[in-house]
Amino acid sequence: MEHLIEKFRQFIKQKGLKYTPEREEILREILSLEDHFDVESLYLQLKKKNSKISKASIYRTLPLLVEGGYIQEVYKQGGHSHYEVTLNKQPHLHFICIQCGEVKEALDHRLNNLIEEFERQSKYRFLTYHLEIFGLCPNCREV
Amino acid sequence: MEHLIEKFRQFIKQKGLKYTPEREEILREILSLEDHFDVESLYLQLKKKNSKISKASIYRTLPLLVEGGYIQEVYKQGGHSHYEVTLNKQPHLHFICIQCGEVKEALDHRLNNLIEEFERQSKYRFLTYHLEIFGLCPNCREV
DNA sequence: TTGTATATTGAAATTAATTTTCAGAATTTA
DNA sequence: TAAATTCTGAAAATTAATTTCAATATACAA
Ligand SMILES: [Mn+2]
Ligand SMILES: [Mn+2]
Ligand SMILES: [Zn+2]
Ligand SMILES: [Zn+2]
Repeated sequence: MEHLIEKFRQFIKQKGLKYTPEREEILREILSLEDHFDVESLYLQLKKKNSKISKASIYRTLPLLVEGGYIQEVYKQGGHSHYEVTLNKQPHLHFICIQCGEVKEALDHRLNNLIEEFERQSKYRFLTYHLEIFGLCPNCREV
Repeated sequence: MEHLIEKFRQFIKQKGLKYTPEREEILREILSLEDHFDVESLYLQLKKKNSKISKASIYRTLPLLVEGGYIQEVYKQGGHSHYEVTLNKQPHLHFICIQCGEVKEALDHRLNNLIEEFERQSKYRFLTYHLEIFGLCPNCREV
């Protein structure tokens, strides 16, 4: 945990930016989250801990965390972006219920193998992928 | 082509909605497009042909066309949605260059097979999927 | 046809996520 | 310290998408 914070500090400095308590606080909070999150939930979570961090700072920090490889934007829902911590996590797919909004993750190595093979067969450089499957969850399908 | 229009008319009526020239005009224009499109490009395209259709009507018609299976929202870029005609098209992946924004399609039956297998192994009902691969296109990777 | 109920239209107003502006505060380096 | 630069929160601005509204068009039965 602390070494991730330290690496973030180095990342920020190396970009010629200033290392601020706000940036560190946002990273710490995100690393403590288990689930997907969005700006609103992160903001409320911080507020609950009496943090005075503004949404503007959150909006300004998230792209840095994406660039540093800490988080990824994984899907849009309800008109806004949702993120997740990507450290120690393999690329995976998201199933999204179009009825109730439930989001479920699944990991399958065959998918990752296939995508790696796509890359080898192409002239592109693959950095990341999003696979979103839309449909009905077990609850919603029985209507 | 005309039978698609007719099927759309039936679809609209069967929903208890009214069949209007605006709705038909939007569908005709979309069916004539070869590429992905967004609201702005569709609006300008219609305007070029002296159509007086408003953006509001486009925004109102696109969800009907999605519901009817004519189009799909395929990705967000530049903060807004992009669509494509899905008739006579198999599900496919999109490669998006994070540098220049180029979007390229690819079709691979192994991917579709794999996703069908995911569905069989799950308790979910899969309706559609989006696979977006982000990276660098051949031009942009050589820097 | 004609009349009536209902849905649709374009334009303008509204909403909501995200970005930008700005002046004061904090960080960095010397 | 002191100076240079970046960052902050709050408010304003931007922009995709949605909603409102009054006028118009559609559908369908008489
Ligand atoms: Mn996930
Ligand atoms: Mn496509
Ligand atoms: Zn559900
Ligand atoms: Zn490119």
